[in-house]
Amino acid sequence: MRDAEATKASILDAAEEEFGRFGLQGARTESIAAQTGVTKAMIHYYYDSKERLYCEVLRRLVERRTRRMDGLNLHSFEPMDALKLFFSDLLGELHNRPTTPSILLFEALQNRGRFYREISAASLYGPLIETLERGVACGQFRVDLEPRHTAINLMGMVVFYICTRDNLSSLWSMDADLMDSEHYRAHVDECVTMACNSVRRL
Amino acid sequence: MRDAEATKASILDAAEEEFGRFGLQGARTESIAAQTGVTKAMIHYYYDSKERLYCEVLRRLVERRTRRMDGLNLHSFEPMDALKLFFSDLLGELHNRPTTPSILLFEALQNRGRFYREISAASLYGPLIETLERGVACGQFRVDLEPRHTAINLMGMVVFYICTRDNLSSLWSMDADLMDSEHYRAHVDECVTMACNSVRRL
DNA sequence: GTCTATAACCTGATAGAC
DNA sequence: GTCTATCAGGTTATAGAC
Repeated sequence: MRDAEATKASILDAAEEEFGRFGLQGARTESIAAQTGVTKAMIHYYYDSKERLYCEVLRRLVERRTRRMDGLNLHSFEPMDALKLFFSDLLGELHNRPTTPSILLFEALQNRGRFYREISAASLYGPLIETLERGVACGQFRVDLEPRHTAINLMGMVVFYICTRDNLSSLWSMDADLMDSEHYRAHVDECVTMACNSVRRL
Repeated sequence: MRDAEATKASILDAAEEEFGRFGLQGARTESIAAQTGVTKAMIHYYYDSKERLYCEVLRRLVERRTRRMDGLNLHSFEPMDALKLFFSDLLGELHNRPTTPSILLFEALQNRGRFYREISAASLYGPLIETLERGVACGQFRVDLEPRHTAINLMGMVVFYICTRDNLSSLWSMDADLMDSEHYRAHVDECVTMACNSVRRL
């Protein structure tokens, strides 16, 4: 390839895929290299160690998501509309990058959130929590709603389907693909409906 | 120890803990043995291979959960009451065994649900799906509710908090324990409220 | 039934040629 | 900037003594 930036980026992309399948522990530098078309040695040349490469993947992923949320301008919408927008956008992005939540789940399970906390990734919940607080304050959402718990549970509702799809496909048919348009659209619809109903003031 | 059954059971318990932390790939037979007080050789003597031990853990876990759900007699309650009962019970059990959902998540991510499907573990969703169908049929739940999607999303709502707690503890304080009584009770309350509201007919 | 010792293999990382 | 070769450490699994 002989192009430093291209090689570096290529490794980072392959690494994201690999970490999404197996987590930091299970990922194999050999596999990452193979998928990139270069050798293991290049990973250490550009990223020093598997752990540093992992942190870089994590950092990029959080920054990408943060930037995207900022672009939504949630605060310029009514809380309920902001909520719908937030989840429509999130679900769209996750359809293109279903490994993102897997990486963060692996991080929690395998590393007990050590690197997650290092890069202050909890900021991923900021915009959603603020929207929920706003909805409670203006009387659109339930008053007994605890914003942090609700935000986490809503996120769980969205990403659990994606992360466990290979377990649950047999609920439809033995070789169903839960990420294809038909199934995924049903998931999106169900998520948005459930999200709105679960926070709405009755 | 010199007690075959005791040793066998002890290995299975330690294995469940280890697989819950690291999944099939990441688990170390050495660690399992160490926690049991016997040597690695015993694992192969009783369970042949790490993979077979893993299947045994999975099988026991599914059977335990199935038996417990059967004991609830959900069909003898009104759908909404059955739903509350189901989640109260599930959340109580998960507080004692928080590794259960972790094992199943690892299974989906690392093994693409290969062993999950082998033991037909999707039956774990049967009682919940039936309850939802019953609620729709009798008009207590939303008519546009898709039982399988809703069941999955509700499960996700419950277990995501548990599985990502080590990522998210900093939303409260740097060293908060999200499984302690105070935080967990808030999670249970929020889950039950959200579950009911998200399925109720408006 | 349980242990020790070891075989056979795999993985992350480094050294050095090109 | 990229590759080949190799080291050092760690892992599953087995053989054989007690």
